[in-house]
Order: sequence, then C-alpha cells, then structure tokens
Amino acid sequence: MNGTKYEHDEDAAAALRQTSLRVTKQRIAVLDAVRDHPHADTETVIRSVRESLPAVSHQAVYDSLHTLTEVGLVRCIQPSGSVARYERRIGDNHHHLVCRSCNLIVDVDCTIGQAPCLTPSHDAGFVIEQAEVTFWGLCPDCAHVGVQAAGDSQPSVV
Amino acid sequence: MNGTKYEHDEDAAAALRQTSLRVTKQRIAVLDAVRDHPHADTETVIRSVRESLPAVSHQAVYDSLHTLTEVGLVRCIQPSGSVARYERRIGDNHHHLVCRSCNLIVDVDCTIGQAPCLTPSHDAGFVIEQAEVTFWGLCPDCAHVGVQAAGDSQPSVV
DNA sequence: AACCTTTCCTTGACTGATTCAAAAGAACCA
DNA sequence: TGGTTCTTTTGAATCAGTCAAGGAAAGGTT
Repeated sequence: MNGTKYEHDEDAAAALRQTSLRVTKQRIAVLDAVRDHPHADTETVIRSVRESLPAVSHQAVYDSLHTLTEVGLVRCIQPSGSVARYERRIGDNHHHLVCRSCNLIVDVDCTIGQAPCLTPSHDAGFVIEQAEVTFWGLCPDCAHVGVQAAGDSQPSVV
Repeated sequence: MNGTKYEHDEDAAAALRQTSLRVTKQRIAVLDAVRDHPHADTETVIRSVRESLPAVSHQAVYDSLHTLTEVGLVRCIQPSGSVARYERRIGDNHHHLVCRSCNLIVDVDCTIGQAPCLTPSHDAGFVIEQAEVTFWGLCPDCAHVGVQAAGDSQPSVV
C-alpha cells in the first residue's frame, strides 16, 4: 500500500516533527498532495489524498491545510475569482503569473530579492511585512489561440 | 426623497451614458454607494443602496456590480481571505495596502507608473497585461496596539 | 404622448466552498 | 501500557454568489 513513497513520507514527516504538530497519516498525505500538485485547490488535494487514504474526510483536509498554513509548511494563495489554492514552495516570497483564459498559475521569482521585495510610493503609516504580486495575462497556449482566432476578439491591454 | 444628491446622480448617470448601458436608478445608486464606500463588499453596497432605494433586490446589486465591472466603471478586488470588494477609482492601476489585523484597505499609487508597472524576472512565455500588487502588513492603529501590548505576542515578519 | 422592443429588476430557489460542533479515534509522554 | 491531549470523523449548517422565469422599466419610434 505504501511501498514506493518513503522519500515523500519522510520529507513530510520530518517537516511536521520540526513543528509542534502531531505527525499523522492525514497531514503527511496532505503535504505530499500539495507537493505533487502545485497550486492545487482543496478539491484536488482531497482527491489526491484519497488515492492513498480513501477514507479521509474533507474536513480533515480543510483542517490540515489550515494548520499547515498557520505553521508555515504550506502557503495559501487566492487570486481574484479563484478558490483557495496551496503550494509547498515557501519562504522565498516568489510571485505568480495567472492566465486570464485558462487559469494556469506559474511561479516567478521575486522581482528584486527578499521580502518585501517592493516598497510602495508612500506607506500610509503601515508596517509592511510582505508584497504579494500577481501578474495577469495569457499563457503561451491561450495567447496563440487568441492570435490565430481572428486577432480582434481579444480586447486591449489594461 | 432624492433632493440633495444631484451631483452624485449626475456623475453616475453621465458615466453610464458613456457606455451602452441603460441608466437606471439601481445602477446610479450602486455607483454612488461604491464611491461613498471605497473597498466596500457587496453586503455594504447593498445596505448603502437601500438607504435611497429600500426595495432593491440583492440580485440587482450583484448584477449591477458585475455589469459595471465589465464595462470598467468599477473595479473588483479580492485580497486573499476576503469577499469581493469594489472601488470606483479606476484606470490608474493603483495598488493596495491591507492590514492583516483589522482588514483595513488603503490605496497606494502605482510603484513605477503605468500598467504593467512591474516586469517579472522571467515571464514563462506569458503575455502580461497587468501587475497587481498587494502589500500586507499592519495599519498604524494595529501596529501601535501590537507594540503596547507586550511586544512578543505579535510574531515575526514573513 | 402612446407603443414596442430590448434590457433590467424582482422573486425565490439553489449551488458549492467553507465552517461548526460533538463524539470517536489516534499520537505522544510518562 | 495508560492517560491526556490533539486529530479526525460525522453530519449539519452557513455564507457568498448564481440561476431562471416572469414582470417592469428604459429609450427609441411613430
């Protein structure tokens, strides 16, 4: 049943042990699922987890994702119009490209270097912890389709 | 009933006439509500609209907000963990400061100048239309409370 | 001004993501 | 191993947002 996954299990278990959280099958499976499906929504995580643990409740996945987000083992992103999505790549404050047409999400490195990697023109007195950048546009595939399909059905740049 | 609001009504009506949309009481009231409550969520817009038009349905407000967003008279933003919020300031691609503690949202001018005002380090072949920046942190009030209240209950910077 | 067409609003039900709460179960410390 | 505490299951509930059909209003036409 759990033969060829030692690496994953060990990575996830080790990460959990470094927190004060208990090491449970469910949390390990959630961590693996998020690693294997970058930017997955909760539904996808549930399906993936159930491949190895068919009986997990959706609530366990919701709880795990929340808890793991709180301790910083996963990061939750939520581009406008999207449900919550999760990723395992953390700590480097990278950003995202989102395709307006097919909703593909791709990582991009932080524009300048370390968080916060940008400074607003005036900060209104805020103590700024993080700058989150989302680049909206068209992925290579969708951009080509737009060009091929007549050219002027795709309106102007914002 | 509608005595002292000529300025607002005229602004909103004029904006609507410049589109191909019909000029209706409901849409004017929605435009005024969004102007009077920057970054308001739909619930707030509904309450505000009902001050002048008690009988509007929530569906009319949802429809209006969608339609007005489509034609570009309002802009919809959705910081992670928040419901949809709307603003009347459009066309300048400004960005937002969001307080992690009280959810206050404040506008900041575009960091460099025109959209897209940032360029990712590598674009993965995307055609980029817009860069959306959200600065997360603590507003002046919440930052002060954090400092006063013992200093180490408020954890580290991300 | 009356009419007609098209677009818009109201009504009421519904969906889908997420959350709540209580009880059963599993992890970890002694 | 035994007990305590933290997790998971179960089942129901909430909340933002959507769907669909009929009635109403806007704005052009006569």
